Amino acid sequence: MTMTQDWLQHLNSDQRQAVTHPAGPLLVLAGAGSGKTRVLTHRIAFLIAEQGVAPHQIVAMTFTNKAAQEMRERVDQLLDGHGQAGQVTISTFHSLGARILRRHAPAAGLEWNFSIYDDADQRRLITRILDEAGDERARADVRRLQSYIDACKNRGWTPSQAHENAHDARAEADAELYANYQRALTQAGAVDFGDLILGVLVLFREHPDLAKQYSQRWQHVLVDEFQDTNPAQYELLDHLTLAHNNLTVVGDDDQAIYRWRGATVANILGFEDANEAAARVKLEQNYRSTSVILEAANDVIARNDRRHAKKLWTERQGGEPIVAFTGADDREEAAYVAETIFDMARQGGNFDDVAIFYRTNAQGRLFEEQLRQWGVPYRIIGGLSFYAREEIKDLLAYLRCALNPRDDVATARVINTPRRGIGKTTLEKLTAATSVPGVESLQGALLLTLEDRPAQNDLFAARRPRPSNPTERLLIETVEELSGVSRRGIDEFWKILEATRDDLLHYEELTPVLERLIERISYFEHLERTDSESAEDRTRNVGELLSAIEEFEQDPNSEALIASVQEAMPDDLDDLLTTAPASLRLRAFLDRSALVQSTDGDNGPGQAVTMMTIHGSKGLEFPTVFVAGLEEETFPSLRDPGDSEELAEERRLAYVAITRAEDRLYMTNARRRRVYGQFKDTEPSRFLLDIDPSRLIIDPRSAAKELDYARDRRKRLGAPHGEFPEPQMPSQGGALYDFNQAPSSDEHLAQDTPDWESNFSQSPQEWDVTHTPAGDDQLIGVTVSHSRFGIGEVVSVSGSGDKARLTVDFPAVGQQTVIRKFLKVLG
DNA sequence: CCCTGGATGCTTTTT
DNA sequence: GCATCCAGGG
Repeated sequence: MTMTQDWLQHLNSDQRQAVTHPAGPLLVLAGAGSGKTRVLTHRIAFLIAEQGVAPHQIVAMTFTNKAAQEMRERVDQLLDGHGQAGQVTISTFHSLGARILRRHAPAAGLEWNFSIYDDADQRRLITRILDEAGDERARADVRRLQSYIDACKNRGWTPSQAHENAHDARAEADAELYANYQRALTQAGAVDFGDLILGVLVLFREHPDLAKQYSQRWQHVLVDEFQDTNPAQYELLDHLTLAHNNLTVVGDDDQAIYRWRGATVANILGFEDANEAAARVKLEQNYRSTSVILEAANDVIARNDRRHAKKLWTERQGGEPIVAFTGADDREEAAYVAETIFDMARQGGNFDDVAIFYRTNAQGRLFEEQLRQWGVPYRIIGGLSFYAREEIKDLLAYLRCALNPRDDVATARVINTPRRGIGKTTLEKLTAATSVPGVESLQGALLLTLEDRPAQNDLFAARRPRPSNPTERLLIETVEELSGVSRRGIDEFWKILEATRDDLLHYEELTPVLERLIERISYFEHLERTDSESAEDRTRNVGELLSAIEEFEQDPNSEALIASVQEAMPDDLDDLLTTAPASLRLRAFLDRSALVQSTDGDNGPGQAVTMMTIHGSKGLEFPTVFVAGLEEETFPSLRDPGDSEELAEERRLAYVAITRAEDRLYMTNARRRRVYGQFKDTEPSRFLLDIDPSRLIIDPRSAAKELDYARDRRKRLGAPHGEFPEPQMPSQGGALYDFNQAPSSDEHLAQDTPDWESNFSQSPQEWDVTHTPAGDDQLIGVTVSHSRFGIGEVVSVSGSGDKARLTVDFPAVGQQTVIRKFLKVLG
């Protein structure tokens, strides 16, 4: 039996057709749950094993690192024993862009060593430019300008193209700012996210030979989630397929949810027009959900027009009805979800099987609170990224500006952190001096204050201030004449930079470099001084950063990344600092931390409920799904009610949410919700009302019974929509839950909370919730720390040894019951 | 220059 | 409700 036949057995005929498509453009319209990743991974394997394509001739692009990671693993499995999977390039659009740009930095007008600015950095830079220009629209407009610049880049427009496309005064002013911004970025030796794509486009436009080389190197290009590509990414694909047009795109127009980020469904809707020879395969069999869930999803999406016609079907006929619940307010909604999950777990359910989705990150907080009350373990995906935390950004900024002296945003961030007397005025003077030729950067300006220029400064060797007029001369003098506190502060800061650069030269590993930096700037003391309450948490985060670096250095995958950074380095580069091994590692690590959203998600052992925004849920599936906040204004969240495209996208978002569910789906809303701290009455989401009532049952504990919905629905739709079924009990049954008596965190948890993390997954039936044996009394009063709850004091103990259950009073979250082995005894 | 307390404005969604 | 910004006093 050949390999092909072996694989084909696992594929349906449509999937097989897509997998074995020989060459040329191919559009795979893959409905939710129809096995698109399967098709992509099998196709890669097919090309290698059956078509004789070398692994390094294949590139597959995704949008998220998670997707890339998963694809890599699955290709790896398929090619097991052939050891070739590692040579296939599987990457996000942005990571690939970063690699290509580094590789050809000089041709792209960049230094090899460029920094990648995230959106906070981007905002700071825009603010600075507006300030310098004395532009009064400043503050209020920063965000708008930021999205304007992004929008340009998403379209593939350079500043001059933006200018050509500006048709009124304001647009021209915006384009002007874009040009200034771009100049500032270049001067800072930096690129933003948009440049990771646009920069490559410009490179390819100006050097068609390069584009051709890449398209010859990669003979087959595969793209996941094609419906979410923007025009810039589309053009990139054009360049990459110049030599062959072997482009496989997989996507689902019904799941296009990134229009706001510049994606255009036109790419997928018009793919066949743009590629006349394109073959098309439709995947319509859903392997994920019950027919009830699938039909509900269809009820919602059917109201959109301009779709590729397709009809999803499943062999899983029937299934549990969707459970709807309305809370009196948002807190009650969250309490319902938490309790329902708690009950499921009692009946033997698995936390890993459950997910909660919401429209905005802010909604997550209430669920956190309630899950905690019920002792249900959870993890949050997305939200504030690990790398977005203050303390992490500070330390990374130090490393960034040590490595790239021109990185002004990073320099400005830490020049006075911890406080060393360099205040606003001094910073302004320094910044002003950067406009003088030969100074160029903040660090260049710092040098002006130093008596004798440090020998180490190859970095600046060629640079001397070259003021060409009295104004510029004045700017230089202003800095040279700085004295007292700020001068000492600058000295101190400079010494820190030098010492860090020295460490980068002399240590092989990154960890000691960072450790010594932390020590040198007394960072932990700084944390304690600025906010002693959060200091413990932040200190732990810094610890996590250190482990992340260590892990990164030990991960065999990073070797490839580090190697690619080295490979990207020009041969004639003889700068000691930038070629040192630790510098290479640092560059690679910084790239990764800029491009990877967070370390959340795969962390933490043990079972946990997953919470995230609906956007974050794309591509995932869970046996049980809660979709929360189904209210007008919240979901759909319509900023511009007149924009029908916006509503269509919200609808697709609802479609994505519903189709994540395999077996059980809960849809919840609240009658009133706190918005900006104020209660606001709400109406049920139109998406809820779009679902045929026969697929729903209303939980009897719901604050809104059947008729409320019926009335709302009729009012909204203007016509009766068939008879509504009698209210039914949910399949879980059970007594009404009195929401006025939510479990108090001490009593309830101390006695009834089973110890999920250690016992639950193995033998949930064996919990003994009434038996609480007396335990080690010595632990009472002891201070302990927990990875999530922070520091607390032990109140009571039951059981003994590692499995003992301790009730701990955490100032941050109140009393919680935790297993001994998850606690660290502090004293 | 640094800290504080009060005013302000804000929320989609993410690489 | 919360984070960020700003003015004013130390």
